[in-house]
Amino acid sequence: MGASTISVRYFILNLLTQQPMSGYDVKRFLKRFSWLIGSPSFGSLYPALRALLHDGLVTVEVIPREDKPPRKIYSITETGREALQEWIRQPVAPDVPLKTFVMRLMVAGNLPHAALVEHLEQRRSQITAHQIDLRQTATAMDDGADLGQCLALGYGLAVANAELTWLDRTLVQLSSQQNGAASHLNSESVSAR
Amino acid sequence: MGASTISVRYFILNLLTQQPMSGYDVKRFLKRFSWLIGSPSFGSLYPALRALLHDGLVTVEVIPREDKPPRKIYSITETGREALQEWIRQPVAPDVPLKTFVMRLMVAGNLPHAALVEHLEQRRSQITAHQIDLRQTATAMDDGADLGQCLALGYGLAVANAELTWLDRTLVQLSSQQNGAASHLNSESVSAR
DNA sequence: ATGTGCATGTAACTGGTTACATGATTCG
DNA sequence: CGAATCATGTAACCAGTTACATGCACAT
Repeated sequence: MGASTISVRYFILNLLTQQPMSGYDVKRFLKRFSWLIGSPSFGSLYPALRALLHDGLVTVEVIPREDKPPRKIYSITETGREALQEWIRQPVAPDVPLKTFVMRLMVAGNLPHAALVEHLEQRRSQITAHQIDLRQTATAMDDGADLGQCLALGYGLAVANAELTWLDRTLVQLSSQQNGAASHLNSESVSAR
Repeated sequence: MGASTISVRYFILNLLTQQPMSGYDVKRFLKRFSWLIGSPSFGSLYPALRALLHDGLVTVEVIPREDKPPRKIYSITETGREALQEWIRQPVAPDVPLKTFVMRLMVAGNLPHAALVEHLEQRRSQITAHQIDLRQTATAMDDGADLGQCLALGYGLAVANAELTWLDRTLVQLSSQQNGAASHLNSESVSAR
């Protein structure tokens, strides 16, 4: 039950810290990452919004439109911000899947600098361990093994390498300028390839 | 409803095509990829095994041990192999999350060469599109944006780049030697970094 | 002594998906 | 003229998690 159950609720809540938006807007935003972590369906999105409203973590502004369902713009409340803070500061299990990691990453803005660094470092050591494990199995099986096995292994290594590179780079940038906002934290990747 | 619902069942079934194993063994194997796609809990693993057994897709060999719960070694049946084939050949939605992609990758051994290539190419075009989208938002927001947003974006780009590189490399290797097993499909990644 | 790995399982819960309902507008 | 996008929602269903129960062996 837990501390790290990212039910859609907190995810939405985080989006709303940026700016007020409708359920549909939330969906649109999350679509950008659907290939990575998938995006929740309306069937879970709208009920989640209801729940947040009911708990007083968000407010709505209903904008009626003739003959169409009214747009509903949700804004986060002060209580909502507090709830989000409280949730994000919960410690995470040491070994979380990529999806969870990314999700927490998005909420990282509401996290104190030090906690963020710790989170990233935890992930780095985790990935390093898995990387070693993958490499061993990769070399130990050479030839004769199942195609699917090989593919998945190769893919896993590729992603692990990329993630480690990113973590190192980000960690460096984060320590060198732990104050001034987020100045080009992705310059390399944008131009790469 | 879902052609591509990867309930644990087929995942297990695939593992069993490699060699007979127990529920615990399955868990151990999947742990290797937990950081990527997560691994199912025993609470879903054991019931899944039951179901497979009930449907005649697997058989058990019970190995009693004194004072301990007996080990149960499951083997896939011919019916099981057929069911797996039937399942994997179902077309996938064009835009699946990384988790789904990896899962299907593992089962790719049971897929005809051409279908595999098509699957990879579909993914490639998908990622390319998302990559472009991410880059645009990345450049369009420079400075002033939320830290979490930046981090997630940078991370996404890093993974997207890695995935594309891997896809291209794999696709080439796959076409050059579409016959002889899987000769070092991951030589680069193993030594990288 | 305490915890981790081995090894199996069950029951309650819950978070989410799928499918449905409604309806205008714009694009190809 | 059909498909996709905009825009909201509900209800049935189900796949999975969490927490529990049991118990030995080995390491710290």
